[in-house]
Amino acid sequence: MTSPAAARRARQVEERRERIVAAARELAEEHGWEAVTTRRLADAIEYSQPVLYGHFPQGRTEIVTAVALVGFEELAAELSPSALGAAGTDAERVRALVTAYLDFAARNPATYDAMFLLSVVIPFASDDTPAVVRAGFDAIAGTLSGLESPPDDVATAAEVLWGSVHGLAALYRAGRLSAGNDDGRVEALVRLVAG
Amino acid sequence: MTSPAAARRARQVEERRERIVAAARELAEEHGWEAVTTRRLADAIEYSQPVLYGHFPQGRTEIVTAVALVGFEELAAELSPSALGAAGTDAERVRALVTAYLDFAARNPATYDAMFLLSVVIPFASDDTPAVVRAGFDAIAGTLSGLESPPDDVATAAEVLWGSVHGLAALYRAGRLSAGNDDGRVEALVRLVAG
DNA sequence: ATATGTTCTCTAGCACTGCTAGATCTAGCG
DNA sequence: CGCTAGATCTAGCAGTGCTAGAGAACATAT
Repeated sequence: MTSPAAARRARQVEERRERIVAAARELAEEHGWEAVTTRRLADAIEYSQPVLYGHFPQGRTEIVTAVALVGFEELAAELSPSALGAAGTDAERVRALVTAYLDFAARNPATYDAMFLLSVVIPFASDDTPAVVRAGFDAIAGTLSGLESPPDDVATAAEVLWGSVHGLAALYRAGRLSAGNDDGRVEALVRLVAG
Repeated sequence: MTSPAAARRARQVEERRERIVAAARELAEEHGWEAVTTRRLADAIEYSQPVLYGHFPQGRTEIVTAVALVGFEELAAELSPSALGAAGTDAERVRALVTAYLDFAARNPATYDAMFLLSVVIPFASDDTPAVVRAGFDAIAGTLSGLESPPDDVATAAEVLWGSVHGLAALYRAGRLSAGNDDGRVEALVRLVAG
């Protein structure tokens, strides 16, 4: 049933889908999400607007969600034990985790917004939570459970820690933290968790 | 120079300004910020759209900012020592602060969004930070400095605690925390700060 | 190689958005 | 009462997300 022509075609469709997502992300990181319009996206991939809806029937919000999912994939990778290096004292491990998280948010501000501000569509903490999203949470929980003196309730502690770093990232992004004290805040948070 | 007619007029203008802000807030809490359009606001106050721009030359974003400022005023009031009751153990005081904060966010989701997500216009942690905004931060810092065993660096600790509660509020709002464990998270956070 | 029918793609347009220029009306002053 | 200054409205612009229907291109079967 899958003729060679159909296979090639499917490959082209998939490639075009990724070009849409990449264009959306680039446009967002460059000029903010309000600059990501269907017309500009169509221009970027050199097709007309309706083509976008062939790939993303739910339209713009679905494209934002796709960018968010890519972001979760990258974040989970950067928080994985292999990326962080699982050695050192408890404080060092927590510091590595927190720093990696905040770095990601600072390096990909628009993508981070898509992940946490814009796409409320993605189900969390439920059975059909995408695997990549769960992986990010698992990385945090994994770091906590691997500590020499782990918290009693790892799941709850992981949610609180996630909230804390997300809060710092969000306030930082909004310019609502005093400048030049980034390390001080990280250190204070690390000491709270692994102090 | 200020004739009685002009004084009455000024009062009417101020009253209409407040009606705009109230309508925006109500509309946002009821149907979300995307439902807050200049046409609907004009309808609500029974004037035409251009009237809005007489009050808020910068347009819609300035109206959102006005709602945010009202929100900061209310939040500061609810976090003040007189509202919290400054007695009890360290854990009790921190718990009261955290709970009051999260309650406010849960009760006024759209207003909270205006304060932290939408209006990046408000300058923070700078000399021209509005007094009401600073008051919220001061309430957090005040609670921390009033503890029996206060943190070394109150300002930094207050920023971290603000980030933590904001993060929990944001993740909760986005439906990204496991359901039914609100108290557990609060307790875990309280123990981190005053444990 | 050609006709066929499906599948894809584009043009054009709708209803909506924030915002503004210019006409119109109203209200206060002399 | 007449006039002027100010407030207010009507109408419209450029842009948004999204979609129906016309048109082109393509793989398939003869």
